[in-house]
Amino acid sequence: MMKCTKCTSADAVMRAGFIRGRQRFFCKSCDYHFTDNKALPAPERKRHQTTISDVAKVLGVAPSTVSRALNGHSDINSNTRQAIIDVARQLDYQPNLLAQSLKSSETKTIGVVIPDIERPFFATAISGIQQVVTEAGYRVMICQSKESYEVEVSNVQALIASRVDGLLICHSRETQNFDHVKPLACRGIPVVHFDRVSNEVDSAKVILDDWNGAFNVTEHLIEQGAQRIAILAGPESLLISRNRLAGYQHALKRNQMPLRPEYEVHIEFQPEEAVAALDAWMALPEPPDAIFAINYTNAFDLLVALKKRGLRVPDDMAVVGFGDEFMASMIEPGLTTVDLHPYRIGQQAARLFLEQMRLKEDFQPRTFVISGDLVIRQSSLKGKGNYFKLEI
Amino acid sequence: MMKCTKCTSADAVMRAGFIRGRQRFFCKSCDYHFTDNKALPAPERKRHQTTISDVAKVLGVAPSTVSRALNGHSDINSNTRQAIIDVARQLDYQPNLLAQSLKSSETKTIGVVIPDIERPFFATAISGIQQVVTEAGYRVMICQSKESYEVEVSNVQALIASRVDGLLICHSRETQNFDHVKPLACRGIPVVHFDRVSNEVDSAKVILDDWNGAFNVTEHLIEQGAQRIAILAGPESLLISRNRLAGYQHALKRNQMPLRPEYEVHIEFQPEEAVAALDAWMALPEPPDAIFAINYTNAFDLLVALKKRGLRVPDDMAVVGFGDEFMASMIEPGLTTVDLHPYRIGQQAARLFLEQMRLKEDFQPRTFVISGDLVIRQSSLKGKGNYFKLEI
DNA sequence: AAAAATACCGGAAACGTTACCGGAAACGGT
DNA sequence: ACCGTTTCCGGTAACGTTTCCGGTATTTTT
Repeated sequence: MMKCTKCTSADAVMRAGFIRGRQRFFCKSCDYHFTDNKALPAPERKRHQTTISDVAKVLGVAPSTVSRALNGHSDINSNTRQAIIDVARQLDYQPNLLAQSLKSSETKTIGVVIPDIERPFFATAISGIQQVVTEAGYRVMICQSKESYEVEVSNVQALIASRVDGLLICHSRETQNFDHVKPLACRGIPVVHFDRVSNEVDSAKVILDDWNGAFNVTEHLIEQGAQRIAILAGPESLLISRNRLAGYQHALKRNQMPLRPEYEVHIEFQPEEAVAALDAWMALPEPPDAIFAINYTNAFDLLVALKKRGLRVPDDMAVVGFGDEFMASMIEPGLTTVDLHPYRIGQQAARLFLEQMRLKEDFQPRTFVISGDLVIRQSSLKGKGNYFKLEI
Repeated sequence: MMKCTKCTSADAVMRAGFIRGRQRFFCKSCDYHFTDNKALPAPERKRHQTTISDVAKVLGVAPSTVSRALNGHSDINSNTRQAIIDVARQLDYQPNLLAQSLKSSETKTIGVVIPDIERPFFATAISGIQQVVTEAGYRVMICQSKESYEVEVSNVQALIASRVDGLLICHSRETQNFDHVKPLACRGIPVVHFDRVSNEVDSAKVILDDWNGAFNVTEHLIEQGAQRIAILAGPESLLISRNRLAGYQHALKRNQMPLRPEYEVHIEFQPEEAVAALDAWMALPEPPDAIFAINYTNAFDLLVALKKRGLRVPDDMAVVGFGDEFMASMIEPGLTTVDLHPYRIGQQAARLFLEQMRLKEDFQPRTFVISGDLVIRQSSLKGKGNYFKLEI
């Protein structure tokens, strides 16, 4: 029969059912349950990363002493400290950030949510963010919403669950409801909005000066002699779209030019829509002689479509875009745009996060405005004979 | 005088120095040290996130029971489970991933190291990675080496310190030494190389078929009637550079065309270098009539430079690139390239990681080859009168 | 020489979670 | 009734770290 693990006698032992697949016993004399520990599968030596106690054991000191030594605490003898540091290096000790984070409830990680990393604007913004926060010792976790509200919400939740120290977010095009970011602010987790912001949330923001950029680029077209300027605007739900439209309108008004509703077209940024808009404009009794596309890809779409139709850019039709991607300078003719400085936007957003971490409750949420710079290329220089000439 | 915290009498109490700014006392009768705890600064109610014990307390059960209920363990009554789930939802309980990770030593996070996120190839590859791993419940931590070996090493170390479950890496251009990734493999942390790989490390790899791509694109030029094909190669240290050169050479040989050393130029991908190479070629007694640029940006540089010099593309000089970025289709003339499918590369790398997680030691490192697809556009279609005509 | 101050170290608790295992009650079969 | 079985829950230890605080030895002051 089975021997009791305590009294080692087998007299009072009886079976007591099965538990988790193993036979269970009960010793009446000891009043003690135990299980058949015969085939304990394996000690399963899992790979061990050097810990603070390993270092402590080598030197015969307490783990807390090692911790003090490594963190430059004062309550430690300099000889002891040096010895500990030496052993730690020798054993290739690497502090376990998880344990540290659990203790300090700081992960030294920030979350970034953007619509799409493949868009140069966001890729560059992320570079700016990373440059600033890595200097401050933060790591970056990046999520893409792919312009979906649902994905954005789950992204934010995943980041919260990962206990990020802060959140930098540019909302998806769909996002109208901002309840998913409010809990963050309540819990004291810094939130910084950039590019596409929400006024519903009381957070720090970095926006680009859409109004001014649109105003400037429109005035530039007017200076170039454009008489009838159309605008290829984005979805009316998007704040940036409304702002750019307003800047455009103001430039027209300031120059005593009429606002023509037929020249204002809202699209979802799809190439086919841009082409359709162009066709509609060209069918007008008075077609425009310049187009302001608030999205740079649509500007390219227009250039291609215009060439196909045999129209000369910029003499028959000037085109300007918004957002100075690398491409704008490479195409032919070069596209006049507004450089939005995405890198600076990212940097500034990151700096606002760091500032908020430093000041905590004393931080006053504020909005940073990054102004774009007009970059003039051939696509808007009317009447200068630039078309297909290549004096860049 | 001060009263002893234990015997509450003040008779045998004497001062015993200062410790951490506070007066310290010693009770002789109790043989006990204690400090002046008068002005304990504040209870400092730190923001509390609902924990498993909070839920347990509400229902009067043990934390372990809550854990079992929430993790769908079997040893739990279905009524209890439901009650716990309800309370957890009510209290907005979110498991602390840090604690879970510390316990399980799995972070459900992978690290990705790339040279530069602003390069469309890598941005797209990251999208592919993310698509696959998020489905499997992994988060992604992204680092940029900016083509610096030192930065790459510190990136890898930071990711190890964050205890990522795996590492997907594309080495920097500088990287010749791979000791920083070897410890990972030893520790059983899955490593997957992609694009730029190292044969020194025994890891899974995803590479693109540079040789074949270069071969195909060169044969295409030959088919178009090109007689003297030059190649703008990259640094000789880069494996991809050598492979593409080899593919190019093989295509020439197979077509009984001579290999001319003066047609092979290695550059560091800088625009000025590309222009200089072009000038050198044009100064030759027999200038080339086609150029294969193994880097797509250099292909654009060449197009611009060629136009400035009044040379017609493709009739005077055909140009092909490598890597089918969005831009290649937008410029004029469209650039013939090889689509490298960066999204697929990312996906495949991620899948290899997941497979390695699943199989553990049984996983056999293997190399996946993604073949590129030739995308023919105007820049290589010699003698078809395509130049500046726009039937796309 | 006694009292006070300093310097330095160890032990224990805590962060939030889960795995293991034992206890107790309820249930079932002879 | 008795033994065996099943069900379900609680306690404890552990993951690796840091922080608090008490203890001891040493040095300085009165």
